[in-house]
Amino acid sequence: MKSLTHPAREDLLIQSVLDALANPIRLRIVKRLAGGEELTCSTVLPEVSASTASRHWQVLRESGILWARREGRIILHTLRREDLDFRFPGLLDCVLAAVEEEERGTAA
Amino acid sequence: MKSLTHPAREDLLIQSVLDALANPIRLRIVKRLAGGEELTCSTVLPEVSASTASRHWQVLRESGILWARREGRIILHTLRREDLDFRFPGLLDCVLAAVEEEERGTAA
DNA sequence: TCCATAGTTCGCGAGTTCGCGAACTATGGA
DNA sequence: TCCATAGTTCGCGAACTCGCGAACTATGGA
Repeated sequence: MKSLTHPAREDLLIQSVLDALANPIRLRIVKRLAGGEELTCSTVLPEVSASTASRHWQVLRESGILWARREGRIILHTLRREDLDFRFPGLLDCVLAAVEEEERGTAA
Repeated sequence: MKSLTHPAREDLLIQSVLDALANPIRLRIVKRLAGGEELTCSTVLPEVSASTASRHWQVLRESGILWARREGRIILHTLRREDLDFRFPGLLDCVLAAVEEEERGTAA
């Protein structure tokens, strides 16, 4: 079990971030984080096994989208909003806005 | 050989657009289009076969990122900048800015 | 020390993506 | 009509993604 490694702010790559966001489950995770929630690994919306969830958290963490910190026996995840805004100004906001608008549209 | 179908502006989906952008070849195509170039199918930077290129153009077209119009025996592609900006304000600009910044960094 | 909870890792199968070449279609010009 | 150019489609294999369950590690508490 490796320790939780994160890329430095200056090492974030647009390609990796886009890869990470180009998945519905991960996009929903990001949306929830953006809402201010601190999520654990087992909190994923579309019900998915622990191993699958773990992989998604890993992709998000390694692309630099979120911070993961151990707190006792759980891992808490938070958005790296400052770093994302610094490297890719506007990206997060406009992706989130699009997701929310589409959800409003689908909601009926 | 089907005719060139494009999604309507209101049918653009953030997920499809992110999927389309989450590929290095397609991202480079978008970057060139953003530079104002009108590209044909055979103009792709990292040398790739015609069939592979055709597939990439198709993904970009079907996600709504570009317009394809037949002009004699070639197909000219242009960015759907207005539609993208309308549906996902800021997305294109910040992705392009990130790509260019990374290229400047790597160029050295 | 032993147990329960929280995550990770491994191995696997199903499905997808990405590349190719070969064969095809479409268009314009000789 | 015939040819050349520009793209598309098909079939394929290699590689990757995404899901799972089983087995593992890490941590905190009884």
